[in-house]
Amino acid sequence: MPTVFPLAELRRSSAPVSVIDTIIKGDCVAALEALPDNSVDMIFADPPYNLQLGGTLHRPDQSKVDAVDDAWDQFASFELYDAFTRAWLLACRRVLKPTGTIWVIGSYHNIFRVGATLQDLNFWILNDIVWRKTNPMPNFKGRRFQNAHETMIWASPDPKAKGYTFNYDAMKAANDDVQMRSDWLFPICSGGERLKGDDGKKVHPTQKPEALLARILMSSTKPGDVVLDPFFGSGTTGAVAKRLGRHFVGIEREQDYIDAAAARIAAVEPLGKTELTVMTGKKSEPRVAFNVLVENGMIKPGQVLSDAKRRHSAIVRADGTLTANGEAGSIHRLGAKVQGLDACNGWTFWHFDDGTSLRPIDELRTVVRNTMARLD
Amino acid sequence: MPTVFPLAELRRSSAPVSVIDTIIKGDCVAALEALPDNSVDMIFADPPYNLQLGGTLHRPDQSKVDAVDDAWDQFASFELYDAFTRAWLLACRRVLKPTGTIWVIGSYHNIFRVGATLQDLNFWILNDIVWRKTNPMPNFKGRRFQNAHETMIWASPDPKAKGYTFNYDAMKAANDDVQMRSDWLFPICSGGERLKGDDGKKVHPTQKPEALLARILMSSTKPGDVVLDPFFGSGTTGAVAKRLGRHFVGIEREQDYIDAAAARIAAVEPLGKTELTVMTGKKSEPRVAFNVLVENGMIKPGQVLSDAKRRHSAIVRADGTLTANGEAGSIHRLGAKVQGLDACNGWTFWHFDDGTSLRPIDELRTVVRNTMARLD
DNA sequence: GCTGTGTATGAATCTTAGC
DNA sequence: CGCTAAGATTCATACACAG
Repeated sequence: MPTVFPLAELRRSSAPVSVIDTIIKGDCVAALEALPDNSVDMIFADPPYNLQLGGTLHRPDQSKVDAVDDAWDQFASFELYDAFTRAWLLACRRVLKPTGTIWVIGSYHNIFRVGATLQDLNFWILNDIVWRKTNPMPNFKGRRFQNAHETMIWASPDPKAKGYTFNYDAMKAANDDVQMRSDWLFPICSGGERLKGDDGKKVHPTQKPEALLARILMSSTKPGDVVLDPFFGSGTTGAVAKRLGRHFVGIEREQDYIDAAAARIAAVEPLGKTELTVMTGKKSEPRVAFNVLVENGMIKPGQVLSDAKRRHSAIVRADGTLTANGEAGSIHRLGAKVQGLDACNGWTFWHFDDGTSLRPIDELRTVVRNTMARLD
Repeated sequence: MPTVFPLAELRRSSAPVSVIDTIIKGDCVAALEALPDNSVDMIFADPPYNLQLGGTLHRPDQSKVDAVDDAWDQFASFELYDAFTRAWLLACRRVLKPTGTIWVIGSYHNIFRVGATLQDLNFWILNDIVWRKTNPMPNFKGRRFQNAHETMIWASPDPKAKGYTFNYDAMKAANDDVQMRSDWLFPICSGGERLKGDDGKKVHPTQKPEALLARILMSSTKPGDVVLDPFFGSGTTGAVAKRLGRHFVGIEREQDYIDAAAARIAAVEPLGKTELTVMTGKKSEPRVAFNVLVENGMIKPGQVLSDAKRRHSAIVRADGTLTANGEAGSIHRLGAKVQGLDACNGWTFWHFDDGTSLRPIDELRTVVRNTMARLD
């Protein structure tokens, strides 16, 4: 079980107290200020996102969405949020080694402010990384695009900083021998990995998946490095660090989160040296929408598609839908409609004329898939 | 060939000069200030990225990478870049209709500053969209992740702004009948689409793919809308707008870009009305009161309605309301009440017995709508 | 044990017309 | 402007339970 340090005790201590592999209980900035200069190799920070939610949101079945409405996520203004961001980033920079790097995760609600503040404080952005979620929550009201990703910024503490850790070859090897890209695909944290209380409810509203942290740690730290998480929450950073043979320092205010994290980390079994392979993200058969063929010019708006025996035909519209006999819909919906069926696989039903013969549009999808094969 | 307006001439003009489907030559902010208030439906902006490149970058074979080192991309400091960003965003907001939206594209070099400035100016972010590149440039030095995406911010001019255009149903139908996500996959602009000069060199260093602009315009504008691009460059926005039956206004300083864009747009053939029609959902259909079904005799007073599984039932009254268990109300209110919910769509909840099976009353509404449509 | 069905849920800035 | 009422709206997973 990792030690928990009340911040007051850490301050009182005259001798240097090792905080390695412990959770410091207290305010993030105050705790950071109690740590020595240049003492950590990497920082992963998952700060409050400052979501500005209106009323309650219901799913189409009228069930209520359990929103993030915790007090710690509320800020009265952007100015206050920016001041908070400046304060913890400055405190982070002091404890970070010159060869270290910092990761910050956020959404469009806060990440632009975080990124601008990082630049204002003379951090040097190395990459912005997109976490694409395989299973994001839908947009229930249909008024926006489905918010299907979060953004991480990876930065070094100074534009002139040299010698930061980036395990390029490990990343490349883990990615079918091509360079690891800036867009990563992972499921959200759910199922058995998601910490639940005795009441069966989630312990923390924004627990991050271990696979995400594993890729971060494998890419930008070495075994034995010290990883600091100033917003420790349910302790994902600590659990993954321990499993991967890294040390951690967590900072957290709420006792409930600390208790859950400490128990969680205690149960982690570190991997042996030979097992320290990089976790790979989710691979899946690329799903190609018909619209991709239109957008790429393989099928043109106005073009006529027909079934294999030319009994039915339809016209392609610019939005990637088809129209025929005054009806319209996706390739599947309209294929079903013209046949009077409930369902239809539009990919095999609809054909295009290549000048010589009718060919199923599925052939074009295969072409697209082959060019996208590595991209999930 | 689209008309080109020297800004000086536009200002001299005492009569209102229509700038629709023209390229205004001049400084971005000055040109915007010459346009009327609330006059454009959508803005797409591809501002300078403020890339801070060090020396010359070489590929592993020692060939030189043709970097973006144009004078227009250079800013002495973040402060200057922010001031520039504020100026053009403020000018954009004035010409944008309250129901309009703005798209801005950038990379990690500038997008955080743009996003924070948008928020500071009280724009309301609707989504951040990730353009995942199928064929990004590799990271030649192997010191970072491959920078494989750019970020777009989609925002409305005010948090309270309502009525912006989002063609949700068209996006969903185009995407195999599931919601369009915030991560989009497109190739970079290359091959025949890439404008080349007589010397065979690319005309513009950051020409965007037409497919990207097509999805943007299809998602957030209607045919006939006016789309403004304050950094017109090689005119991708104008070319796609013309093809998709939208109007454009371009602003550009450099004569070489204007010449290339004007010729390019002149060659574009607009699509016809059929191809430009997009999928719409129930939201856009005329409202039909339930009472109309009763008045038309499709539903009779005293008739029993029930839900799909016959768990709840209600009796139709002559005034078009329902009653059950001593309670009464509209089809929606009573549907909610019998289920103990806050809200309910009575059209899909309540069913009538056609002698064979239970059918939703929504089917009768469709019949009424089709009848109404024939009377237009 | 296996398969199919029904239900629950996740960092969410999530309606609009009409009076 | 504020209020009320109409009525539109979900994808991927995990899990419990039935057959």
